Amino acid sequence: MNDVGGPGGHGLLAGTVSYGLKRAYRRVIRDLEEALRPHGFTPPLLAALSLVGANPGIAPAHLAEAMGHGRSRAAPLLDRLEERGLLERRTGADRRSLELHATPAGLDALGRLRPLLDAHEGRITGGLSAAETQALARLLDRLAPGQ
Amino acid sequence: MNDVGGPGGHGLLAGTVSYGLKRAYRRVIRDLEEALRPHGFTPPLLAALSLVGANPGIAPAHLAEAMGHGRSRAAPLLDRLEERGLLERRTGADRRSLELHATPAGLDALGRLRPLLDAHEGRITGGLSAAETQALARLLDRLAPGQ
DNA sequence: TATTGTTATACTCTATAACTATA
DNA sequence: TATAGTTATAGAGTATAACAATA
Repeated sequence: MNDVGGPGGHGLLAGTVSYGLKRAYRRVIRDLEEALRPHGFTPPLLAALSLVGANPGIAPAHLAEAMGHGRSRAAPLLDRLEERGLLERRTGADRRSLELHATPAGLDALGRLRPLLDAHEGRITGGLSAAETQALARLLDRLAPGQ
Repeated sequence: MNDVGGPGGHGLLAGTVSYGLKRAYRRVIRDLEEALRPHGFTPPLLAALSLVGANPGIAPAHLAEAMGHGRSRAAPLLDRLEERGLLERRTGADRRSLELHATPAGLDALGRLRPLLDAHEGRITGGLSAAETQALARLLDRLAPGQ
C-alpha cells in the first residue's frame, strides 16, 4: 500500500470521482469545441444563447448566475451574440436592468445546431447503453443540483 | 415541443450528459481549488506531483500526455514544483530526456494532502450512496478511458 | 445606499510554433 | 533528420474591483 499509488497509476487521484470528472469533462469540452467551431460558436456562446432562447426576457445577471459565473462574464458574451444579430438587449420597466431576447435568427441558429449537439452527445455516450446514459445524467445532476 | 426547451430550463442543453458534466466539473474544480489554495497548490500542480510520485523517473513529455495536454505545458508546472523542492529533474542515459522524481519533501506533501483530498471527494459525493459513487466513478472512467 | 450592467485588470489554462541540445 | 525540453506568444475563461446609471 503505497501512499502515492502504484507505478503507472495516477497517484492520489486514481479512481476518484473528482479526477474522473475532470478527465471526462476535458474530452467533452474538446469534442464540443471542435463541433461548434465551424459554425462560429464556442460552448459558452451556445450556452448563453440557448438559455436566452429558453428564458425570454431573462436579465444578464440572472443569465450569468444560471451559467455559474459572475455578472461581468455576461457582457462580452452578449456583445458577440448581439453583433451577429442572434440576440437583443431591450430595456425593461426598471431601466437599470435589461431583458434579453433571442432574435428569429438566433432561434434559427439554435434549431440548426440541434442535430450537431445530438451528434456530440452521441459521441460522448456512445460507449454506454441507454440505461447507463440516463443513470449517468441523473447522477451528474445530483452532483450539481439546482441552478 | 419547443425547439429551445421550456421556460426556465436550459434549452438545447437540458438533460444532456455533456452539460451535466460541465456543471458537475465546475463545482468540483472550485471546491478543489479552495481546498488546495491554503497549501499553495492548484489542481494541475497537485496532479503533476501526484503523477510523478506514482511514476518515478517519468519524462516530462509522458507526464504531459498523462495529464492530457501538450509538452509545453509541463515546463512551468515542473519549474514551480522544483523551486519548492518537491521534485527533481535528473538527466537520464539519453541526455535529451529527463527523469522526474518526487523528493522526500514532495512525497511528504502528497501524504499531508491526502486527507484533504479525501474530504474533497467526500463533499463531492456526499449526496450519493457508496454504490452510487462507485457506479459514477466507473461510468466516468468509461467516458474517458485509457490515457 | 443598493442594484444593474459594464469596464478594467490580472491570472490561469491551453495550444501552437519556434528555438536548443542532443541523438 | 528526428526527438526532448523549453521558451515565446496568443487566446479564451475566470474572478475581483471599480465605475456610471438608476432606483
